[in-house]
Amino acid sequence: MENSPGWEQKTLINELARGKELAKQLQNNLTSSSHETCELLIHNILNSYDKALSMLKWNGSVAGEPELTGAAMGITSESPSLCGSPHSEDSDRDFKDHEHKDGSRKRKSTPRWTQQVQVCPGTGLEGPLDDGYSWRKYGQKDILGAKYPRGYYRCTHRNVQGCLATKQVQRSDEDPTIFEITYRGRHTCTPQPPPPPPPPEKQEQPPNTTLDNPPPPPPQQQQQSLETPLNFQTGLKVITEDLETPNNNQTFPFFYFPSTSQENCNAHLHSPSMGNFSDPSFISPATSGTSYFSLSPSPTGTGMAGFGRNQSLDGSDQSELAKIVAAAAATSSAATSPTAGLDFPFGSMDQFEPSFSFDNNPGFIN
DNA sequence: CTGATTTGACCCTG
DNA sequence: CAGGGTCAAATCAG
Repeated sequence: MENSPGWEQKTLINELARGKELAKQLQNNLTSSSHETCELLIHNILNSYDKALSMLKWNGSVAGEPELTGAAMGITSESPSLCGSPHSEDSDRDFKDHEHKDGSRKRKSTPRWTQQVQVCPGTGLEGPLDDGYSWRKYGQKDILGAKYPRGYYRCTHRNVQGCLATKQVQRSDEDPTIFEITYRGRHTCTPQPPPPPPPPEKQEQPPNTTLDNPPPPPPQQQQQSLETPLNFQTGLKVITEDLETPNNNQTFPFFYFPSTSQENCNAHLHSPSMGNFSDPSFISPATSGTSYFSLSPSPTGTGMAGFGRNQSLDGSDQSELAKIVAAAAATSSAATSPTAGLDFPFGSMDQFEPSFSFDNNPGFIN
């Protein structure tokens, strides 16, 4: 994609200015206006920043992911192996080799972001293992130096929709309760369980408003899947590492998590970071990945209520935990899970601290 | 029966 | 060359 600096800068300034303006309004509204209004404003603010960051990102890391962009825009044209031709998979390796060269096996250029989640044994929540997308495990491997094997998952819709999203789940050997989830690729598919319709219950905000403007949405404009009403209040930390875009450094101001977490779980994050990232796109990853950004404070349902209970998974129950995690991790496939379509492995996001940090630009994925 | 998981081999990247 | 990532046949589960 081309970007004309001049034009972009202008727009960029515009967006930032707009954000500022909106923030002011919000400030005023905080004391006087309704909750809804405030949320709306927040939404818009986020949008503005989002756009601005996108632009910055484009400027800063354009070179990095050619293929990503393409994919982001239309999965279809590229990725021969994914789209529709399942057979390409089982054919000879020779063929695959070619394909691989073209992209599917590139490791290096795929942007990725890592999330570290700590599951609280006591509270029983397993992290971000489930994000509303369906993951299918396609491999597991022992990693040198790591105590626990790493699980490899990819989007269930890979063949059907050509969704290239994949994720790796690795348990920290230092702290078994911590899982490091690395996402790669962005979902180009639609999350299956369409977020539960408007909660019958009363939510403080008009459902449509919120959902309609996905604030954090995709880095690229496509993929409205973000509207997933999942809410996050999690405090997962997301580390995005884009090994190839060493130049932007920003922090996302716009992710503010209202959490009121007071519990004991924190997601930890260490960032190896390369020190750069910038971009809203991370959101998508996050979203797709496990961190839910949403304004709504309460889950659709309480589906997760069931999780946070009292299951004591403590040291001894690690295997149990592992199972749960694994299941959750991979599964959302259980779209039909108990949680009514939205499985949220998190017992309650409240238990996470609202800390989120992003590094690097995940770019977008393929 | 269908779809997901497991697992060992293969291939690629560093 | 070693280690990591992916494939795909076999197996398991719903």
